[in-house]
Amino acid sequence: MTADTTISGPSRRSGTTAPDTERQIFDAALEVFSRKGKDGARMQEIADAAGINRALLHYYFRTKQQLYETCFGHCFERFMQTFGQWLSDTDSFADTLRAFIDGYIDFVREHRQVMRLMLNENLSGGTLLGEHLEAAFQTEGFPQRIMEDRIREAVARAEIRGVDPKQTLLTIVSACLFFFVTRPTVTYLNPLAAEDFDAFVEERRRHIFDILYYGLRSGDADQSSSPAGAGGEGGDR
Amino acid sequence: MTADTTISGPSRRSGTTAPDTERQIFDAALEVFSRKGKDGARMQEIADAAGINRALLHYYFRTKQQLYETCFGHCFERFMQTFGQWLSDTDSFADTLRAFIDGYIDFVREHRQVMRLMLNENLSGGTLLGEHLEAAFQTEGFPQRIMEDRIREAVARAEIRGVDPKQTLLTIVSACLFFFVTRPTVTYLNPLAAEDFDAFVEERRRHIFDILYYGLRSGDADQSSSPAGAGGEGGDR
DNA sequence: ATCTAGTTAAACTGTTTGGCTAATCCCGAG
DNA sequence: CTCGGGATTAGCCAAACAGTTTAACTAGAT
Repeated sequence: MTADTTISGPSRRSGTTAPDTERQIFDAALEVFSRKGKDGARMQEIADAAGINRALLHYYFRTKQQLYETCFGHCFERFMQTFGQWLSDTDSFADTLRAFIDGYIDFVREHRQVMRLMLNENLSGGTLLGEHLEAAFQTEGFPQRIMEDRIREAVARAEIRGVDPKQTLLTIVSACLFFFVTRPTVTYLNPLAAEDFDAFVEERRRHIFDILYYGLRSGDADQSSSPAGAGGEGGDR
Repeated sequence: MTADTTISGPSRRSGTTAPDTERQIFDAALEVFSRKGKDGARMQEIADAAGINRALLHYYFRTKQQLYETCFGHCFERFMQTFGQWLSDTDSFADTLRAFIDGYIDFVREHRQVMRLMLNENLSGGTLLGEHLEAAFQTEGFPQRIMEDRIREAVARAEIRGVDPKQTLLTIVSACLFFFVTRPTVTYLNPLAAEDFDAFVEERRRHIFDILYYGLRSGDADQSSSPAGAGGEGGDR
């Protein structure tokens, strides 16, 4: 990647059992940056969250900018690397779709901060995102293309309708991510999400697969063949 | 609403043709707040954007906090009020769906700042959003329910499959908004979006309607009856 | 004892906010 | 026309605060 993405610092002690301060800082910074954004985050708050002195932040990461860029770089890589690996060797498009949805939702659920950081960067319109994407583009197995290719293949095999793979991929990702992004709003508008978010996520997972499966299957598909585990009788209520 | 949402200030001149400074400030603040976030925004920058002196900001809106809350309050109201009004008197669910998608996309395209402000508020996890939503909940014709009700009715009439209206609404909204939110990323990943975003939006519009129409129609629907204007041969490529 | 990485408290520097004042502009009323 | 008053400006100030730096302290290793 373009930026320095390795967590490097003065702490390269031989075999010491030191509490990995650098990691503590990184985690704390990620947490605070994702919640408050780059500008809203205070070095003091990060230091507090890491349980260390403010000056130590500068000892490990010279400046706030550098700390932020390190955070973002790691998030970006983690995001990219994780992206395609759920799709290993499934065969039918229905299986691929389900694996993709599950993988995406699981990832975001576990790495909420990563997503929020990416979101913040998208909103703030800085150059960081662009640089990283530009670099990722050069990569051989650019992960975003995997699902897109699967869609394209399924279209070619007439397994699904002749949709635009890029648009379709965007729709799937939208459906999987948006409700995490707007969780506060969703929570206010949806009783289930408010009282049991995990249950809501499961319901959402089923719904997304269901609506996309029906939305994508080829026109001459057998109506009664709901794919295994589609949620029962074909509805998602 | 809870907060003071009327743009009030010292400028209550009788019939003067004065340049509505308050409005200028408001627009500038909205622009800057949406681009930089509440914390990233500088009062000086807002003043510059409005083409006025910084002291005048404090003259009209005492503090930054107050200016921000006013901005957010107005955005929230505008968003809520606009929400349901595209659905006036269409009949078939397909028409309703199309009108909703078109209305939503048009609104967000014209009021990008509004959306970004709402997004920022969602991310930052402040109390503002909650307060406003709480208040809006009490409102008689809570606009978000309109589309939800249309979906519910269509399900009851068996015009569409037995989907969960809340989930379905969320999916529609996701599909319409998410690509605006992540526009920088989408632009990098999609050549069409990069060179002609408007064309991309039109394509997206068709795709969303198409995939949702097929995803929602009831299982026994006539396969060949693609609704008027669905984009031709049923695909969206 | 000395060296070094890790850590800290305190100081330094620049910026931002909020507030204030005095001067000016501009319009409409008298 | 002049006057008055709201609108607006430049400019200043103090307090707060954030980011950064410095110098000193600690504890374990050599």
